[in-house]
Amino acid sequence: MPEGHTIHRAARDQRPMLVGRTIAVASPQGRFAAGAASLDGRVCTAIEAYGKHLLYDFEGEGSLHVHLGLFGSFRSTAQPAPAPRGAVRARLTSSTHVVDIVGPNRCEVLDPAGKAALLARIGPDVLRPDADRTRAMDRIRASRTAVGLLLMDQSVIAGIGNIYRTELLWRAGIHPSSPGTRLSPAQVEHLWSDACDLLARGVELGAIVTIDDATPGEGRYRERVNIFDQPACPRCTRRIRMLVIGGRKAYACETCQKRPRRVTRTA
DNA sequence: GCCGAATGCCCAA
DNA sequence: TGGGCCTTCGGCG
Repeated sequence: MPEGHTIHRAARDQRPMLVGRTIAVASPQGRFAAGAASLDGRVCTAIEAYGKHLLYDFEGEGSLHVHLGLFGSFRSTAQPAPAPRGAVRARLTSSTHVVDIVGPNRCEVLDPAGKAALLARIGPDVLRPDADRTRAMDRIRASRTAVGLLLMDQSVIAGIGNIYRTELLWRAGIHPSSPGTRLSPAQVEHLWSDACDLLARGVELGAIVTIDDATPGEGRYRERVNIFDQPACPRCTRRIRMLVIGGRKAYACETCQKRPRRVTRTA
């Protein structure tokens, strides 16, 4: 399931399969029929990830915008491709490869204005080298909202999801309900740079790995985390507490991550 | 075989 | 703040 690293990995994997080629676009499931027809037979000119959004540009006007949501996924294979399995919203076919977009939350064609509007509401992306880190850090430090909420707010900082949020705060020794205003410049800078490191590693490994001594399993990496949905803190061995922040499950070690004295809004 | 949960986000009230 | 949407998978019977 996708956080920002999944989308950037998909962009990297799919570029050599699709960019610079004529793409047949179809909607096996049928729910993207009109959009598919408008893109079918055109040349894909670029694939770019912004936070959790993936944008495919096509010659002429129009971009394909995909957001996977909670359960969506990409399946890419070399030709010859198998018949679509399950609910394939869109299938992109080049002379050599096939990319299926399965169960996305969003799959739509945007005109240039729509694309600009989308990009305008996505905050600095920790996986993009051109990201304005100062803007993200300033917004966090200026807000009295719980940092556990701010890290999930894609207009503040883009790419982080529920697992990375939990793990970043544990690694930094910061309680999720600490207000942004309570954090030091050094703490916020550390959160940004650790996010960059962890998500970049996630792109490389194709999995969320937030423990330090990660070793590959057989072939593919498996997800490896410290406290997300874990019983005990690997640092102090105490029980991990489950919290609900913004309607989502979050986790914290309340020994290693001191709860702020004044209670913060976490709803 | 059914039910619930899941790494996301939008909208209405 | 709660419900809706998208799909798959594991646990339970």
